[in-house]
Amino acid sequence: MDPIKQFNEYVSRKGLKNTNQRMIILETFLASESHFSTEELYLKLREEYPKIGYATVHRTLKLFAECGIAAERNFGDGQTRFEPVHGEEHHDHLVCTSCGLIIEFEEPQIEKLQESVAATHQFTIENHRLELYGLCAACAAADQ
Amino acid sequence: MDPIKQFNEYVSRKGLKNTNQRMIILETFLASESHFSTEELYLKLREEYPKIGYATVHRTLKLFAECGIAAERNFGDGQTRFEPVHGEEHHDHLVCTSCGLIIEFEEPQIEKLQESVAATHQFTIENHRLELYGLCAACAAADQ
DNA sequence: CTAGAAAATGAAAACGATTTTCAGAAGCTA
DNA sequence: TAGCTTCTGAAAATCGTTTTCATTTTCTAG
Ligand SMILES: [Zn+2]
Ligand SMILES: [Zn+2]
Ligand SMILES: [Zn+2]
Ligand SMILES: [Zn+2]
Repeated sequence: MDPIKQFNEYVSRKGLKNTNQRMIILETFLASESHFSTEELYLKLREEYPKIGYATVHRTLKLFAECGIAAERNFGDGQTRFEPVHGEEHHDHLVCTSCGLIIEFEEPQIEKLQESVAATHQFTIENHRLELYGLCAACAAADQ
Repeated sequence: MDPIKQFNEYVSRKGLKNTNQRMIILETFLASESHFSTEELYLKLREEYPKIGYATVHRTLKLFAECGIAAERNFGDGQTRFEPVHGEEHHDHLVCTSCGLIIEFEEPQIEKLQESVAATHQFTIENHRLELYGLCAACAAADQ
């Protein structure tokens, strides 16, 4: 479903209100491919909309996560990041520890093996995180 | 190698000093099977050694990680946890979101697939994290 | 259209885990 | 033992995140 529609439905279902700030933040958030931290999105927004406060950006990102159009991520640098969710797809991440590049990947065989590991321990998986940290091709080459 | 020996070698190599606190913390840390947070280890130590300060526990755990006898973990509850490292073995974790139970597992096939994913993207893996969150058998049963 | 209730905003303060500071204590070398 | 270095513990600082609160905005009902 269209994320904007999904957000609007969530807002009216919960008795929340439509505001300019939320629309601006949503558009900027969706327009990007990035895995934004609150800080980064706040700084980007500030270029064009200097009146929008940090707290509003933060609360709005949390709201996006709540209504399912954003996913929270944590790549171990002490910052929570958010990325737009498109449909039901799932992916995991390669994270370059040198330049910060993030590559997304899907590997159904790994997902299956996770289920079998869980089954072995009578464990019911609700969600998981898989991140591979290391050097991207460019950084590995520069390293030589 | 014996972790105590490994620690002592690291300490002398770096020109650090042997102290009672470090030995006490090391013994308590190694004696446990748990994935301790600084806070938890501090509280446990305080029962028997009320003079040891929080900062010392924290600095000492960081030192353990630095010299390779402890691994830092983060299971998304906002606390960094430490566990003893035994040899070269590697494992990943099942984490119960209800009771906090942590189960360790090794799945060589997943590890292999990770390498193949990385290769596909010309990516060199330095380390990775894989955590499966959900309900352990007991909590799933209690849920019914 | 209002008016009034409810929710949202932005600045600043509070929070919680982690890290640093600093003065005194302890360890090590000669 | 002297003297230099590191370590310790308490307290303060830091950093990302979250909350507070006075004010503004949205929205509904009259
Ligand atoms: Zn996955
Ligand atoms: Zn992603
Ligand atoms: Zn693994
Ligand atoms: Zn473990």
